[in-house]
Amino acid sequence: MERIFAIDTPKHVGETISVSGWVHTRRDHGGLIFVDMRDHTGLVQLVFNPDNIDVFGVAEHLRDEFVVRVEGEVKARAEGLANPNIDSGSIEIVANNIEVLNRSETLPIQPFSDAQASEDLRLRYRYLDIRRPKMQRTLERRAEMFSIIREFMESKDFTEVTTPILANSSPEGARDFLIPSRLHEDKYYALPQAPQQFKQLLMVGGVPRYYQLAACFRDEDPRADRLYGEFYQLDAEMSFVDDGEVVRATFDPLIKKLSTEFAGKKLLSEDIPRISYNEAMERFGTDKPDLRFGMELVELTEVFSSTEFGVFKNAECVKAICVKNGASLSRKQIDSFTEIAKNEGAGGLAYITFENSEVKSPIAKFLSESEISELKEKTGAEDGDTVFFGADRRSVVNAVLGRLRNEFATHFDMKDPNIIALLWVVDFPFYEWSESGSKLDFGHNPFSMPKGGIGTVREAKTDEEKLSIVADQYDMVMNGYEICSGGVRNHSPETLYEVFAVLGFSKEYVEEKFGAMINAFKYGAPPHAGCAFGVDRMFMELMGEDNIREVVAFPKNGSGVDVMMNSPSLVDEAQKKELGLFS
RNA sequence: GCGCCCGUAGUGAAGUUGGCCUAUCACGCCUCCCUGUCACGGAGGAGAUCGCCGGUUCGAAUCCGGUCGGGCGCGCCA
Repeated sequence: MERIFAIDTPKHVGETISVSGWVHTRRDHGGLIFVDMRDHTGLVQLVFNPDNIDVFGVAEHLRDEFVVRVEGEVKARAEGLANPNIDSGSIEIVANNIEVLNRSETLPIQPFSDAQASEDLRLRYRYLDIRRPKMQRTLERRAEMFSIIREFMESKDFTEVTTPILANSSPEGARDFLIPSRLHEDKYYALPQAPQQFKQLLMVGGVPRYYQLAACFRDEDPRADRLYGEFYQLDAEMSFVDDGEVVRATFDPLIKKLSTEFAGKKLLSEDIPRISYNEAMERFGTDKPDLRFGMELVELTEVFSSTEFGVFKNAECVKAICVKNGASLSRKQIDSFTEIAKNEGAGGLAYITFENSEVKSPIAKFLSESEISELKEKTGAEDGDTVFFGADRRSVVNAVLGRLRNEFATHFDMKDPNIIALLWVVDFPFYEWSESGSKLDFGHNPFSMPKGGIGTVREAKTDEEKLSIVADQYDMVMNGYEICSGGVRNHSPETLYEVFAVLGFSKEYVEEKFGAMINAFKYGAPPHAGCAFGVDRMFMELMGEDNIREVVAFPKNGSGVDVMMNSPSLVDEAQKKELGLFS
């Protein structure tokens, strides 16, 4: 009979049981050996006496991480000998038989040491790293989250449908992973960046509500919050929905439940706010604001419209953030924040500190007293605070101050890990200036519905008017991380042609690039809307981690390499030949 | 592709204003001793030419150039 030993089970005292696991530590007293045995549930102490000389002899040669099965009698530990640090600490198992199921070489890393090995080595020996209780728990928790998600989705009548992994290259979006076709010369499959087109085709197919915990593949450089290559989405779509609010309201309860019941955190607010893209950019300088702290951007363009200070006077936009207790920042620290500001496109970083009723600032001499008092009032700056300015084109000011707001919050420890702040950013611009700035382009993606319908697009004559069109498109943000993106889809072929035509694309172009979907839409496509949550990233934040690789069993490293499996790897010439590839 | 940071025994760190480094410490490993430990204890031992290549210098872990590897960020990316 196999037993696990997480829980102190004094009721088994006197029984002879069999336990299996790993040798966690061994304490050899010469004439008495203790072994802490470990499995996924915890530790139990085994005792080896020399009366059973054969078993004792085996125990003498046990080493860390040997895999053993031990049979023995459960005994209550004598008074004063209990170990309160382990769950089974009031008992021990006196071994009367042992079988070494496998040996272990000396470990290349010490998974159970306080000093954690470098991430590179942990990934190289991930199977050892996973033996750590924390990793064990993470994997269990992830499974638990998936289970909650499935239960929720099914309770809302969503049907799980799996969609192809061997799919098509998509013209928009990220770089694809391509797979050469053996049967069709010069042709390729692509791994899906998301099941986007398939789920829309399911809507056309009459599936009322679809969901999938879907693998998605993108060949883009990773980040701390972005895995290389592959990740999972909770992908969902609902037919006969023409208002994004229906989708958002559907998912609010799930995310709240995961934040509170599952992750044990507190919501910043029970009601999840909806903020327009424009408002988010103006107030927080980003489309994924962290609402756990304030420090909002304050508009000061008017205040400095006729100032002596040329930098402010001539700027299209002047804004500021008030950093509480900013007076405590050293010169060196301010320099490093200036560096960050410059990386975001700022020319420099002007600031003004209010301390001991004095105004300290390199730019104070350019500002009038009334300007200073007005900015103090508008920013709410008090004694001890520092106000940091951005003065440039509006987009640059927002980017710079948005980034600084985040950096200051980190510096001053304003991101409470026990709080989850959720919001929906809505009304993304349908069109925006292309990178070169010379022409219009789609804001997010071309498949969402312009709010107000196609009439809005037709009425927009000038660039200005076109830029003010918003898409019924929305992102959910959790503590500054974008965890979901969705939209009401454009399900009408005619309308799709028109929104592309605004940018100068012909009907033929649209047909060629998005043929399958357009074609399907010609045969009675219902209105539909949906969204997709990045579950790895969401899980990371719920677990309080700041590196997404910590919550995934086998992630690639920053160079897209699996250092354990050695992928990507070379393949046989014969394999390449069969695929028509020659090196 | 670009910027910043990092690379010292198996692991984690110290040393990095050039010499006292014949490279320090902890954990781990090996041998021996030990019958109540639980981070067991005790005695002893092995293990690193300081990522790699080149340069400066009487002398380089330390300075310079290059290169490789890793991390973070930008570009990119729902």
